Amino acid sequence: MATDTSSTGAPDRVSRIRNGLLLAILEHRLLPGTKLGEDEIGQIYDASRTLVRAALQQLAHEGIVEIEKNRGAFVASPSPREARETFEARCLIEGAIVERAVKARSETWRVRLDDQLAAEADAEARGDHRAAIRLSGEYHLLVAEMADHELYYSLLRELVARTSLTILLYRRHRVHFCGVDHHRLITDAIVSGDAVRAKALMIDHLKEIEAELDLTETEESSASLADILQG
Amino acid sequence: MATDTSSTGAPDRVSRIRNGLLLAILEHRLLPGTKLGEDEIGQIYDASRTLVRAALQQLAHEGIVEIEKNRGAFVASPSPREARETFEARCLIEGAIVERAVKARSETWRVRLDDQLAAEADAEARGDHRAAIRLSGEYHLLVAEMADHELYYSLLRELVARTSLTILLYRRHRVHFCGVDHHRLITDAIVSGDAVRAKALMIDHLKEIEAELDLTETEESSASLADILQG
DNA sequence: AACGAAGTGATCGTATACAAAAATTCCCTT
DNA sequence: AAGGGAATTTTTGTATACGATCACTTCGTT
Repeated sequence: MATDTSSTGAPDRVSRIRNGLLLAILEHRLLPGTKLGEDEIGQIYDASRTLVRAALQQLAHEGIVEIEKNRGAFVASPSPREARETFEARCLIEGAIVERAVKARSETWRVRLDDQLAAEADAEARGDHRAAIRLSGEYHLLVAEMADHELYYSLLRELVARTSLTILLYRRHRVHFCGVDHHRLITDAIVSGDAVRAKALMIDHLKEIEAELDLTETEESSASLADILQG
Repeated sequence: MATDTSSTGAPDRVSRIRNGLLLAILEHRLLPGTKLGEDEIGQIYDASRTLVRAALQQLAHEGIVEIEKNRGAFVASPSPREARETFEARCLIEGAIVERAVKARSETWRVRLDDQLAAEADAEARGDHRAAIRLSGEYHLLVAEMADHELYYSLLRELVARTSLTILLYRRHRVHFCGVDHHRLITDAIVSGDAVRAKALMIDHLKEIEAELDLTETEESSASLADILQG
């Protein structure tokens, strides 16, 4: 069955819209704060607003899109606090995931991990930042797939997407290589069956990414106007 | 804040429908597998199918409702596998939550926890099972609120709801008291600042609930027909 | 009488229409 | 010329209409 409608993904039209938007956001072609007008998207995908709204509401539930009443949908801009919470949750969940992944290791998985690493290295070598960003996230999802835990997998998928937005908003230096090197080390630990090392490397990897960000509060919320005017 | 619409929830009409359905499911007035017809719900809440669909899709994303294409929405029936995954995720997340809750302990929180326990004990004493079920879940959410981690809170809210369905489907004995006693022990550990004990008690509490269930596979999925006919 | 097929009714998927709110433009006033 | 306000335009919120799919009933055939 080429047109896979099995597990979760359906080839229905709202999923097509959702996936199209998600990919654009994950590849940083749509930046945080971008307005996502219903009519505009509807014209692009040749669909009515009904379907577009369904797709946007899904993405909103995943935290990738923010919907403001009577104002419309925008690509989400995670606050520093949300960013920290996302990283904390990723450490927790990916720690558990990697332990399960180690137990599931096999030759088949080793090959899939190697292929993934090769694709990542290739994208970085070619300087294709957009592909590199996406593939970096996909590595984490591949490990989650190994863990054979659908709930963890779907949770991580949301967290990875939010991480992508977070990095774009708060990174200190211009480019950020999520590090194929790190991924390779983690892979080695997994395939060699060293669970505690794999877990430690994974968490360090995540904490390092977070450390490269500037997550100081900016007090963008209310009352700032008064402060500014009186300052 | 009795009718809590603060953080994310808006007092809009789709939220009213969603919350109404959710409450009915959490109190086991709507049982797993129940058909949730769009027109039927629309008449009850005096709303058009547009709004009902939005509410149902939200609940579907939370795993409380299952939507089958061209067949409609039903109260979810978590599989044994989904049930196990839910409990594993709860152990992981509530372990982290309770550690954070211990750090946040204060006189104010002690009072809120006490009130919650009193309400639970009262419901059990009155034999009001429906309220008891709901309040038992609310205790866990109160601890999550202490943890001051919006992401963990929203994740746990979904997990608690699915747990409610799971218990209904798979419990061995007729009634299941989620145990005010357990909750009281956990509360004591939290307010006394004993993080490791609180965490251990919380995880034991969850594992004990899971142990009271019969989560053996029933092979309800595909290919069973062939097996039955050939058997 | 049992099985199967066509027809009928109910329910869902999607588009569109209309109302309400927000954003923008334009004009008037100072 | 700058600021404010009303009219206009755009966009979202919600209801409804219509076609498609599924479930059920009924009728005919073996």
